[in-house]
Amino acid sequence: MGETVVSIGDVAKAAEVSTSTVSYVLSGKRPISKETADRVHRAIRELGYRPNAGARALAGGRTNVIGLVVPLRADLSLPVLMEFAAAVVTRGRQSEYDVLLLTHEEGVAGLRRVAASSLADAFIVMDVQADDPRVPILRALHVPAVLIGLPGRPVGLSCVDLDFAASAALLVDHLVDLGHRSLALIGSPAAVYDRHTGYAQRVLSGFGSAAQRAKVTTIWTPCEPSFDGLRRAVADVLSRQPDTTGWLLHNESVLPSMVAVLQEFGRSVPGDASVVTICPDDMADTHAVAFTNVGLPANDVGEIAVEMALRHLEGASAVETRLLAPVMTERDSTRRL
Amino acid sequence: MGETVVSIGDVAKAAEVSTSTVSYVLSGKRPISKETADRVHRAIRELGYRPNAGARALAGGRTNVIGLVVPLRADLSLPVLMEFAAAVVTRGRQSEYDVLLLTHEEGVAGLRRVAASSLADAFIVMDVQADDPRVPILRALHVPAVLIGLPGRPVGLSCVDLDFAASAALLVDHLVDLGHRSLALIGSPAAVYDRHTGYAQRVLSGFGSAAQRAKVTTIWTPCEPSFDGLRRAVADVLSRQPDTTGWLLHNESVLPSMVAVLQEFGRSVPGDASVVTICPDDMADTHAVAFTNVGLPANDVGEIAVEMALRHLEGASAVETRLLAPVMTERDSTRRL
DNA sequence: AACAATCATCGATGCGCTTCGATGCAGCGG
DNA sequence: CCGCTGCATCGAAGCGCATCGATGATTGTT
Repeated sequence: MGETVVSIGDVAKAAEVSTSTVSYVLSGKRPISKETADRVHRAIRELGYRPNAGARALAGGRTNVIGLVVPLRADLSLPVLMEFAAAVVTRGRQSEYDVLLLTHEEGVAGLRRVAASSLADAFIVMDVQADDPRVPILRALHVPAVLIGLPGRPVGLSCVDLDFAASAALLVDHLVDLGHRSLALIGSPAAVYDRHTGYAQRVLSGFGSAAQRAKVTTIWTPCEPSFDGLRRAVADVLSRQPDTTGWLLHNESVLPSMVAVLQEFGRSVPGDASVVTICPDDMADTHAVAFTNVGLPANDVGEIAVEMALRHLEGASAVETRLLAPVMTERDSTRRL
Repeated sequence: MGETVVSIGDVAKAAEVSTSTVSYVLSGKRPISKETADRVHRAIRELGYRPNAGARALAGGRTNVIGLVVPLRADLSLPVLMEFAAAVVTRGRQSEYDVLLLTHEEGVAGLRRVAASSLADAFIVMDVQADDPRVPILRALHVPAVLIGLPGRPVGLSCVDLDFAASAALLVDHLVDLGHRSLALIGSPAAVYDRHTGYAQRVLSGFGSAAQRAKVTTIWTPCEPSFDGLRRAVADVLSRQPDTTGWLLHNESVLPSMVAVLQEFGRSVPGDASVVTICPDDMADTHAVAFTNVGLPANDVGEIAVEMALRHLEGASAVETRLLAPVMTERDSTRRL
């Protein structure tokens, strides 16, 4: 069974029908009587037939493959990235799609290559920056594209992401509710801002405007992804705003070090300092002090991205932008002042 | 330029040759004079031609795609996984291969599906366990396969991995050299051992035999990937072997917590406790106390996996197993007793 | 100068599938 | 009982490419 490669012709022969009938049974694009359909299905099962992907793509004009473009040398948190990717693959498979893994590093050329050689029917692109050179290409290519994350301004492509501005605002409000009046934002590495990466900017502005509304004083600093980087960031904050008691940390990779570093500076959590963060829920949970956080719903975002892409593949031309509402979970890292 | 889809026929017309000539120029499988080759290349450039992947796969019998099977809900460290994947994609691209991302979860059926529909020419499979049901399938499928990690016993498939046994031994020797006589291994989550995952077992046996050779006392415990899990593991070790001074931690996800937890138990690092670990070098570096480690060369392993697969695709039938020699780097977490 | 041995190129075929137009057949109304 | 409609199915064409055998053009040989 299934030893040698079996083609649609073999199935047709076994079921005593023509190849087109087999094809129609499989695609359902024309009515086939129940009896013959059954015969065909039985033949398929007995022979272990699978349509050849290349032939199908050639004849049908679609590959059933989604190109997923991932920043591999990212400042993003790798675990988060993996969760996106996992969600995309899993959701894709549910709709008979496979996923081709592409890297940021191939850039515009990669997109061109994949599109021109019909390797994928759609793209999902992570970590798009303001004025990303790939955006115009994606628009020009006649291939649906969905962005995970928002570029600076709307660009005529569908996007999905956590609402980072609202998330930051929600966390600020929470700190304010707890009585904190002097807040600090410890952000992403400086390079992320230099590249005008959307989510970092949005956190910054959400933080700023919420704090302004609440009339509390704030300070902000980027933070390199190392223990020393965090130490410098905290030192910087405390030298410029010594009475800081509320900390919003938006930098997954130094999350594990935050409590220890504050300790070094004589601040215990949550006694002297309340810390909130934006990160996946499971990440917030696995530390000495569990962090009050807004969850980063990587799984949802990945699934939604696929669903948007599928909708485009089915002909929908309307561009959508979905910002997921933040969900905060109180844990052990925050306390009323 | 390149607006509408351009096929090999268009190139042929533009270069005033036959399609077969274009094909031969591209593949180099027959000699073509420099002049016509130049004409063809110019036409290709001017038209922006890219061979259609589906057609090429259909006619040529190879897809130029490698299937990469990744455990998405892994106990493995996600960052390490990403680094493997990145290396595979990058190295693959250097040889004109793309990468199809598949998940463990699809299991045997996924392999069957991809192979039978000719979606990939080869598989690279991560995190194979002893008696993994996919191994017999991989062997039966007429598709080259390379395993990242060693299954329990040799299985007639090419493998590549860090030599975990030697790594553990090297670290034990180092601790012993520093005068430690009472060692603990804090390992992976219990589930990993239950599944008989190769690398975990090999660390365990390398640890055990090196310690035995050195005649030092040892203790071992698994560890769940959370702060509390580590706390329990350390408590367990200290209750059963209170004089432990040398710690081998093989569990990336709790690495950031190790110093804090030992602190809780009144052990400072490296004053009262020396800690060594197996993890990527950059991970060892970004903590309060930089860890003495054996590097996990995910990048190398990924590249080698691709190269092995390529060799098989070129006809090499010899199965190889490559265990990469451990490289230790001393940092701040170890000290002479 | 005639012929064999390259060399460069062409045309035709087939890979496995989808899709379109065509065909046969049953059932229907008149 | 004839033509018509609608359903189930078939056959053929074509998707874009690789490859094989064949052909014409060169070169080398004696």
